Amino acid sequence: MPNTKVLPLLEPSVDEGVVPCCPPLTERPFTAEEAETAARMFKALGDPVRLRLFSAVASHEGGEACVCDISDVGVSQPTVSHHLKKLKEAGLLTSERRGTWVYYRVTPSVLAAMGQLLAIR
Amino acid sequence: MPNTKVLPLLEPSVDEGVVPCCPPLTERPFTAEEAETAARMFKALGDPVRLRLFSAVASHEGGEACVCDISDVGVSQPTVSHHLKKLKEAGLLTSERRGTWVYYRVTPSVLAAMGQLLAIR
DNA sequence: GCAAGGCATCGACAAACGTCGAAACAAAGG
DNA sequence: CCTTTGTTTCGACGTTTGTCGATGCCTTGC
Repeated sequence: MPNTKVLPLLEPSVDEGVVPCCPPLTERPFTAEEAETAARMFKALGDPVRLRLFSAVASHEGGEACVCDISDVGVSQPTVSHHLKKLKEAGLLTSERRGTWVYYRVTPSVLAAMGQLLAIR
Repeated sequence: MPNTKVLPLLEPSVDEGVVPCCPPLTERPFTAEEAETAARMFKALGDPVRLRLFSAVASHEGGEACVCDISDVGVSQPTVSHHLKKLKEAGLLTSERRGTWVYYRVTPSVLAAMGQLLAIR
């Protein structure tokens, strides 16, 4: 029986110390502030290149990817860098330099927050 | 024990005859086409006003709302209409005129599709 | 120290976007 | 009909966005 598994994103240990952000989209009309916050996240994923980059990081083994691993998305290298910065500013990714390379990973709470918007619980 | 409930959005009866769209964001890197499709959805929700409108429709009793019910989002009425059109074009909402009023509702498959992007299953 | 490679920043530009007021359209009621 | 009310379309505007090439900044390896 598929679909009986709970979102692995909402493990109790995961959603502590992080943005409660917003109620489910379908629970009640968002306030202006809630909308401002959540829209920032959606907006960051609202560009095809950024979505590919995010997906590439999120699906990469070890949970992290160096820029060189994911730069093959059809735009120039400065543009890749620009989009990664946007994703960082939106709180979706974090980055860390290790030697020559810079590694990006998905901010732990982010997938849980997205799940929360979708009426889970 | 909370969080043991499965996404009500993925009931077997719901996701039939509709866009399979994309795999979970975390499963593998999105292709250009998948990213194009999914980004359109995220982009539509990436504006605070649109997100409030969508949330207002999604949370409204009966699953639908007339424009007059949700127009109080701080922008002019033409702007509201413009955003509703964008949400329609993105496939997130549908509309139907009944007499004087126009009613909007969330496209049935949309929440399921969004759930699918979040690594469910 | 110096060259090379990985990545970020800068400056520029066209395209897309959000917003509004004015006007048009549609339905209902006198 | 003509008016009223709800909604969409149009035209215009300033702002934001995505993109690039050129340049600069780290780190490593000679």
